[in-house]
Amino acid sequence: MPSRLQEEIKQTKPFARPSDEALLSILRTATMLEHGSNEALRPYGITVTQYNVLRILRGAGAGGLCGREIAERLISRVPDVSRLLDRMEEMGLLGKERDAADRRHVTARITAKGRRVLTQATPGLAAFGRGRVERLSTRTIEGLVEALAAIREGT
Amino acid sequence: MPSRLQEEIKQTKPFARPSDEALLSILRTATMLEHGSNEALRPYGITVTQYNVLRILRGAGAGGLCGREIAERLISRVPDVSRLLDRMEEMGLLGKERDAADRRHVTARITAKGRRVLTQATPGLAAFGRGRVERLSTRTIEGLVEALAAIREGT
DNA sequence: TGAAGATACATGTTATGACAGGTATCTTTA
DNA sequence: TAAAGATACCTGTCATAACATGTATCTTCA
Repeated sequence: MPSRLQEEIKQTKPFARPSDEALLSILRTATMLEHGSNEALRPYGITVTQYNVLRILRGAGAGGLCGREIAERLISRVPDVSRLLDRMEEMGLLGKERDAADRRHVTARITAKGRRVLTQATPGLAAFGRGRVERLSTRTIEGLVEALAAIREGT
Repeated sequence: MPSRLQEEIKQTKPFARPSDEALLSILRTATMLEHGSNEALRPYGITVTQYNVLRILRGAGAGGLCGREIAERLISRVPDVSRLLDRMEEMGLLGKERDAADRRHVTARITAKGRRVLTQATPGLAAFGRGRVERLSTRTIEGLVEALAAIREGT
């Protein structure tokens, strides 16, 4: 019997191993979730990437974070974060400031508006995620989150 | 205790519900896997998206598929698939042909070169995926794949 | 049958991400 | 302390993706 993923992408050749299917499953599921998440966030004028930046900066508190640190957490390249932060600064979601102690660093901090947008957008995104995920049992969700964390920790 | 994902993105505010964490976990894991997959595929001159197109077209067989069908399976927009197929045709990975019966359709079919590249690239991608996933038990992987399929099927 | 709508694709424009190279600042060390 | 290297960021360029619009073809039905 072909797997569900095989049916979805209409292919006949089976996966050589379960781990092969797992890889494509994650990528495919993420594509769907990212599309949906971006739609869910559109009313708030931010993308999933920007939402993540806001969460990260809120978590960082008053100290803020420099571009390299944000890039690490986003799994993005520094050059792209540079311009991403530019755009978000223009939107008023964060402030940038050149660090006095080490003038190479540019510290970004979430603004009041950034917090507000984050607070407003979170329920919308959560509703989307729950609509997708919540039919699964708590036990299954926990297993999923654990498995994904283990995959990310590899290396 | 903060969850692993919270630690990774260095944020203090906990997730309101497990499903919220699940959503961000999938997105974050996929970002990592996509980066790695693209690197694994670089020696073969294709991206993950192109790899998926090749798999889809091989699965479709001699009949090929039209752009809209490919877009559906890729979860992409038709305009982008249009140009994606253009590029892949230039690379010799597939052929395009206007359908005689319905001249609106452009049917894409994988070429011998496309099959060859797919065959060559698959072990490289699989090796990357296995390195990440294979430490998990078969049981866990199955649960993961099942949970993701359930999420995708929602709606 | 022919006009209106639907379908499938192409094109133009803009935003975003990947990558290479450059500049300013800091750290290390001879 | 001055030169060499490392670090953090910026800019330019190109590929890719998103979005709106245009065009050709087909389908429907009055």
